[in-house]
Amino acid sequence: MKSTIKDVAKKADVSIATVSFVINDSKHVSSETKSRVLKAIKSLKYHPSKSAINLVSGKTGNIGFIITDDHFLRTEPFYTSIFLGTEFEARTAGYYILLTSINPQFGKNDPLPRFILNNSIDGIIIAGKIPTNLIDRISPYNLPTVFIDYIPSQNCCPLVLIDNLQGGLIATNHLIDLGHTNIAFIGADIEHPSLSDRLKGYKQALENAKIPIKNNLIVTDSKYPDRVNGYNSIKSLLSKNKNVTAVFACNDAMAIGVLNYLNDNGYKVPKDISLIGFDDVEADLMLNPPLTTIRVPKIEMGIEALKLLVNTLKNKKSLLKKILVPVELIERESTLTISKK
Amino acid sequence: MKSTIKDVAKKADVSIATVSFVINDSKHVSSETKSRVLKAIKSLKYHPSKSAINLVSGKTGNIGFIITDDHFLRTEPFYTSIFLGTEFEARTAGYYILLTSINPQFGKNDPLPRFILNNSIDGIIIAGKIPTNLIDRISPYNLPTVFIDYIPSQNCCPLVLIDNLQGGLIATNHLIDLGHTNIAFIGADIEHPSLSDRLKGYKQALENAKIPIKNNLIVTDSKYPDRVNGYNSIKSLLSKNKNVTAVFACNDAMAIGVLNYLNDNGYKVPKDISLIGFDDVEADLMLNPPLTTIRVPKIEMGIEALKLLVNTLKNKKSLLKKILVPVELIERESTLTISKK
DNA sequence: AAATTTTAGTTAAACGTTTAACCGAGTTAT
DNA sequence: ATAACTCGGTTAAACGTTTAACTAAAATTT
Repeated sequence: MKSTIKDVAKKADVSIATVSFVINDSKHVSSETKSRVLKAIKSLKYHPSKSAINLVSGKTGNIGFIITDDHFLRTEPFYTSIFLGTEFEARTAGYYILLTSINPQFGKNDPLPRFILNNSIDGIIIAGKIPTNLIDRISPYNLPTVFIDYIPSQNCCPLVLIDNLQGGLIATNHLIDLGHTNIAFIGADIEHPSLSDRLKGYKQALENAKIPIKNNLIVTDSKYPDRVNGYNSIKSLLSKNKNVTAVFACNDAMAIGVLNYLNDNGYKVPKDISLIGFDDVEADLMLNPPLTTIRVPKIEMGIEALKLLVNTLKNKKSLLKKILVPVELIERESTLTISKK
Repeated sequence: MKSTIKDVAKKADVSIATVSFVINDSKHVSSETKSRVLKAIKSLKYHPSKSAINLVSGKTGNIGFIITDDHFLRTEPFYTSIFLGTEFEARTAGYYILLTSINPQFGKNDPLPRFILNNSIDGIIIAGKIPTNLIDRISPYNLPTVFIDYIPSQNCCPLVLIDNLQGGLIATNHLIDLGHTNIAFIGADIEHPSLSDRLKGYKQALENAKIPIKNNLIVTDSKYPDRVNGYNSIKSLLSKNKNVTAVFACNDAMAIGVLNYLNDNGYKVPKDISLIGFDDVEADLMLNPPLTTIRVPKIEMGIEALKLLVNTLKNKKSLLKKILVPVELIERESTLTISKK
């Protein structure tokens, strides 16, 4: 039999209100009474009923997490880590995360996530790119929302983003510091703000170092930044341009493709060509050589997003904030001082 | 302002009880009244408050999902798919899934998942291997529990497992059907029931085909079934045994390692050696050649587990059931009829 | 036609909290 | 000595449902 606040009150010989005050520290209670209540709580193994609290408070204590199927099921557990970050922080903040995945082709008539329809959440976290029409249909519900790793066109809500520009700078500077000047950029979909910012960082670093930006060192014509496109991009680049000594791939997936091509075609990494990626996915460690990259703090992104959301939930005022999470150079074995030929 | 059952009752000019009966279909209501209530519900956009229902029913409507960090963050989204399966089914069953990950080295003094301590769940799903002492500490709470892809030593609960034996049979039969007789088995940790069942299937298929089982064609001395160990296992096997024409790897990770070794060392797959894996992970498609494998229906496993749990939740009697989910041969390009040398 | 059963609905208690309003006893200020 | 606070607590209403117990009218049985 589960014990209730009544049992505790009876055992401690006080009213249930007093017990509530002790639990929530919401009104002064004499230390003597307090300790009696605390003892009763312990001995009865009392835990307040969430349902009752929710009912009276009008809150649910839940936060909805929305993500597209394909993002969540990506081979690299990028968004999985972000989700786990929100869950970690939710633990300390006393919330539960309700996750739902949606089809990336969310249709006009597809039902909204049920936790929205059923009033089962107090706020929403949206991770990664999400269909515009879904956002439009959610907004009438007036639920505080935070976006992670995506800038919706509506520009309505607090954002948690990767500092991609800074990452591009750091990566390129690292190669420059190693003495490289013929540095290629292997990218994709330039419409994607994350990727274009990384390219911006690349260009800015070259400018700062007074190294001319050559367009024939930049490949961005793939649609998706994946392994296959990395492989093909470096292939076409090297066919036209033999004197590349370093490559900055816009993410690790492309970097792995680049590495495969280089390994397959007699280039030694890092002796002949230095290679740096972006993201720091687990697979990097299993490569030969292990990949130097820019680490994106995924767990931390989830944590920050949840903190942001809980703040607006508590303060009732949704400060339209934008958090750029810092990235970090992870130096492994795929980059090296330029060798004299 | 959210509308409540009272608003609906007023609008439809009935008592709140009648509204409740209509919603839950729990008592006969005249069709005329019913339609009036339904209309009121629609026009007011009424949705029942979960908290209130939970409070009065004593249930939470939530199901806890427990998994170790490392399983959940595995590169291949195996458990992520399973989780998503439970979430899909939870949608139709009207439950929410509360996920928590735990450290695989769960210590004696580590706190239990908070949804257990706070009575926030009605039942538990546990996916993958989980520390024994955690199971022991959960059981006093008497929460209906279902295990997925793991057989706890306590043998206490319904199970949803992969039909590994059948899979081993199918895989091996496929190679036999292609004319192979020198079929290697690349495995690992024979303590793990899944892997040993796959080996059992392998042996049984050979027996059925009257092909002698040769121990020098079986490698199971690695601890973990990963790429590196796949690479090394096939290496040592081929150094002693030149006439292998087909390989059954106990999972796709090992198969990828095997494929890497074969590609690196002048063996053509499938011309020289046929290769089949197990699991059907996404990476298989990106391999060269794409890997023939045994598909494990991950989403379905999640669905089955949730159905099982909901059943025991409703019937109150925990039928100690074991569900073996069927596997399926996925023929791609890494297996071929044996070529005459 | 009276007695009984069925139908369609209502009333009110209960679930376990929070919290506004209240109260009596000390304490302090006048 | 009295009025006005403060302190430490209690009482009771409210949150939004479900459901057992009840009732009035209609239908059925005797």
